[in-house]
Amino acid sequence: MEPNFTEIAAKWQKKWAEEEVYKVSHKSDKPKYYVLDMFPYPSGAGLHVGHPLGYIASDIVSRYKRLKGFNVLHPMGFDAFGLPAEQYAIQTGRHPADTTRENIARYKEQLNNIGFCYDWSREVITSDPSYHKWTQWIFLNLFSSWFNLDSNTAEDISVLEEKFGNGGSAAAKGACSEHEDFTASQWISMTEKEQRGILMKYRLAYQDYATVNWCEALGTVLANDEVKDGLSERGGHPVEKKQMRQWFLRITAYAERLLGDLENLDWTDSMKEMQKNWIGKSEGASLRFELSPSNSMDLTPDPSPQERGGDLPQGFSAQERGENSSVAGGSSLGYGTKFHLSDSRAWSLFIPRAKKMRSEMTPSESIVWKELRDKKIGFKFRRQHIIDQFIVDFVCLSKMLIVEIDGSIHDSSKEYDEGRSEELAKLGFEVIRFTNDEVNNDLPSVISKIKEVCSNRATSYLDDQPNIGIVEEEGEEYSFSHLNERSNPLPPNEGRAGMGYIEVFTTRPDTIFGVSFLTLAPEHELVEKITSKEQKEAVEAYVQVAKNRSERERMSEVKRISGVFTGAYAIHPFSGEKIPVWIGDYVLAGYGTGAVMAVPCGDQRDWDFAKHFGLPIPEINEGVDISEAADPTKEAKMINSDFLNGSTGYEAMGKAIAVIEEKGFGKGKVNFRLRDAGFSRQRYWGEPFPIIYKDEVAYPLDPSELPLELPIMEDFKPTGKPESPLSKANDWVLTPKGMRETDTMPGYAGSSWYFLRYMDAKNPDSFVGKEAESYWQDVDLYIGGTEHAVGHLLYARFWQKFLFDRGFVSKAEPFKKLINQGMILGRSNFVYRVVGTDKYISKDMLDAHPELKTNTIHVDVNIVQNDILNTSAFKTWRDENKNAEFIFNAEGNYLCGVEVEKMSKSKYNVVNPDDIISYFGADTLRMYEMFLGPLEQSKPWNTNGIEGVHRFLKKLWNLFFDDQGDLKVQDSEPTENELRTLHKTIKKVEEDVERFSFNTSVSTFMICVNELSEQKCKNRRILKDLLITLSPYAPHTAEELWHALGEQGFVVDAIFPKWNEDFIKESSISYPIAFNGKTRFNVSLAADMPKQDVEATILAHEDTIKWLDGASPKKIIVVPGRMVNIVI
RNA sequence: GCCCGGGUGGUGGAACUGGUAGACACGCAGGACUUAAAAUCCUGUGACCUCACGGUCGUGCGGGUUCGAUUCCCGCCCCGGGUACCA
Repeated sequence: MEPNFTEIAAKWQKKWAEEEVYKVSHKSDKPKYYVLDMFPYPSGAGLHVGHPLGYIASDIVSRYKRLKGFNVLHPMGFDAFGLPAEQYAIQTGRHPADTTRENIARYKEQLNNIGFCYDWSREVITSDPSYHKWTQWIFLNLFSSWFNLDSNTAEDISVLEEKFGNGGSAAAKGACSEHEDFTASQWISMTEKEQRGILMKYRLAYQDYATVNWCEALGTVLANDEVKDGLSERGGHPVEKKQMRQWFLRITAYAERLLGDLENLDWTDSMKEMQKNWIGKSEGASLRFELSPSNSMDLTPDPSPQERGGDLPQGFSAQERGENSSVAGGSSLGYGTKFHLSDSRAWSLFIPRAKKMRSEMTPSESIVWKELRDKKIGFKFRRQHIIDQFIVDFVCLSKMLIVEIDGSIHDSSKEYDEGRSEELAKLGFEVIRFTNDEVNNDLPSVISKIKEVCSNRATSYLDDQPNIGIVEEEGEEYSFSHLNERSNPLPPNEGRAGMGYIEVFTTRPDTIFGVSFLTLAPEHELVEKITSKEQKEAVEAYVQVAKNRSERERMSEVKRISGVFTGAYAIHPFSGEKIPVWIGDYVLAGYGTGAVMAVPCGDQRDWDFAKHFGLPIPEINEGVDISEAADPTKEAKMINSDFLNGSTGYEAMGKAIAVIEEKGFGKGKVNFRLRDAGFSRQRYWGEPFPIIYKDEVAYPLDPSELPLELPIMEDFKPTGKPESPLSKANDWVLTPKGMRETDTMPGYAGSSWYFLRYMDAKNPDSFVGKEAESYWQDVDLYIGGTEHAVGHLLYARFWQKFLFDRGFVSKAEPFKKLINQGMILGRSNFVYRVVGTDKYISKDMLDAHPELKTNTIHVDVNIVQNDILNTSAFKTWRDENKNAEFIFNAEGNYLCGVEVEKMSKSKYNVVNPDDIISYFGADTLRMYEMFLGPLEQSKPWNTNGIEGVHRFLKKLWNLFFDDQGDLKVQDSEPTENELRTLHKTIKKVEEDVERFSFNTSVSTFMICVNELSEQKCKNRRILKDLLITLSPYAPHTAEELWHALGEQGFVVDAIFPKWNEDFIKESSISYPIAFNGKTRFNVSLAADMPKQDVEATILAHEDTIKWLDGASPKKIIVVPGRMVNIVI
């Protein structure tokens, strides 16, 4: 009788869920084992057959470890914030919260169909406020932390503030952005704003201007890996570089630890290698080359910000262009403008609103305004004026008096009004309020009251301001984002080069005497200053070309050597010789100092450059031929190198650095390729930053104010400007305390710590409870794709280390062992339509008639079996096929073409796990995915072999039930053969799971069932142990048969059987007998026969005598239990 | 270019520390059962030579180490992944 595997699976999945079989707790005496999958991003397309591969493997390990007595944490959740969800939502015209919820429901259903043992009570959804609350909380901690380079750990920022107060900037060595030095007394006399400006340069979550990839079409900034060849990965839109104020995470502070700790991780070498390369540590020295005094240098200082800002958008006042730090007298506001009583962010945001309100005044407002306008009562009033974060109804600036008509702005509550008055009072304003009724019923007394208060107020805000200007802001379109954007980017090397010298970084300080020129990046800030009059034109032209060449052009262009002489010379620190300074675009502005000392004999790029421009190539290595190419050897003895002569490069390295440092020409230095991680996205669908700006200073929210939820917006489309969609949500952005940050966090924010949340997913008081964290600690096995090698896996390690430093977690590394599952590729099928007809020709017939012109068309793989097309299904598949005719092959079949491609809808090669499950059942899918090949290997999905696995499960079933469907299992003593089969299976499966070789254990099960079938095994004890062993792979079938045997409880709670060597031992072994390494025949001998006896027996064997053919053996090699080799 | 993987029948793959290459499965061929088909079961299935017994060759290519190499070493070719003027 045929079992219904689909029904069986559904039955037990329901039961498991009802009985919460997979729910686990940290309150356990058992040892823990944490198995983690990289949680999916729930896209609209649902799961295809490639997705569950890793999940099945981790599920097998989880179930196996549980049988082995571990308390196994195996959770699942969803990475739900990010651009794809936002894009999908925009496309479908729906809200990302809705589409995300639906996609998650669909994913969950699909995952549950496969029968995973997830503890769903620990489900984590990164977009859920109860989760992102803690993502924001971690951000706040990053914000309020700095990295102490002396202790090599993160510490609270207050520690740094104290150090500054005691000893100025010299008192603390912290990982920071560049800034001027200051003393303790300077620190103390700084304003809060200035202090916070300095602190920002130390925070682990900090703001800075940076070049970002701005994509006009997507209306967002993209990560480097979202940009391919100068185009966006999604949609292929052009991407341009822009300078924007962005949030960053100071991952570079951890570069050394991220690199060093890789060593002890059980990850594949390739994975570690990728991270190593990404971190890109290089050791060497930074060196100063003084500029030759003969250079015609213009040493005037940098243009001031105002001058630089000359091309800011029209409509910006001078104040907004960079002078807003000057403090206006008499006001605690400190905005320093005549009537701009808010910071420029608020101002620009409010202006359109205020204007709108001016044109739409309420009747009572209009009445009052008529009486107040044009100094009618002797004082200048302004209407709907912006003060700090508020738009007030009427204000007299000279008296700092505000008049508000309640209920006229919006339906504000009493508390709101009071809060507002309070905030304004702090700024020195008095607020008087009138109700609509007062205005309507007794206008004269309202006006006289205003007049009276005005006269009595002594405060005169504008007394100190001689240039009172009455200017109405009309026709000005302010955009808040422009303030975030730096229109005239500073050179990337700002501050790195001094006035009279060029600083270079080199990994080969030993080759210092081989320097024959310096090369600067075209963007290097000194270029302009050092260029001679004669070279000016050429240099400017070159710089212009280099600037205009986009990343894309640089990539696609065949490498060519280009550069130009600046006309300037530097002085070689040792020889004192004049060295020409060139610029060339092979030098990158963003790495090192943006300048290199060129050693053409040792560096191929320098060599090429020197050859191309006829620059000297001094020899510094004895006996090394550099006529054709550079030779980077460190082995040769050095010549022409002064004090380094006679040393090898290896020896010279240390010597050179020592002397360089001694003479003060530079110092030993380590450089990393790793950059700080950009943490700002101009998107809607991400975690909002818990940050409020006041006077352009970023202040963190109090943790008690978390979660800061996204405002519900109808229109979250990109603004088309480099500003976040959130900037459109005025009511959300404006708070009594200040204005919210409108950027959101990137996709990797939530995924950088989700593995911690699973430990204690529902904890409302902490991101993870101490008790739960100290029990689960870290991930024992992490399974996921290699695509996250340098993104997620690096960020997660960084966050873990930070949380470790701050004492929130107990391990410095999150993932002990990492396994990368290979990608499942699609296997596309093709049909061939003869051009101009409805005839489709079989692949093999086409091969025989290559002269036929055909169109190759993708055909749905679900109507193809073993590459044979189901022709009737093909006719109904698509309307245009209904008249299809076929040219069959000799067997009368239509054979399709095959190609391996990525799985995608458009190629009709997507196989849905649901379809497989409804036809074969979940266990067949699970076992087949494992049977396909080694987990780590990428391979095409091919449903062709699935029958074999399905057949196996039916054979297993038949061991338990006869043809009538009656249980035939008996309680008898197991035979020796049965025991041997069982125990060698247990042994092999155990070994296989431990080394993650799942494909081989599937074949082991097949061999086992084949043997037991042959042995006609009906033995209860044998079959029961087999079920336990099999249950990680085929949990539904195992559970059903487990209960059929009358066992209690669930099979997951059984104990994995122990194998016994005695049962496995064979009494006799078939020895292969080889002559000169070639096997000729086999002889069966007792397994425990000693070596000498084996030798004697074999030598006496008649076949041996025959093969020796009279010759005498030179040597006989006997490997007991293995083989015999006779050398003639 | 550099750094990692990998190359085994018609196909997916197995061979774990150097010890019978091709387990297991698909496919294919033949057979049994059936009116027939499906399902199921049995047999065969690396290539070549041979009626057969048996033999020769064979793990990308060329060398080497070894009694013995898919496995270790050297050189080369091809495929996949990562990364790229990183000084």
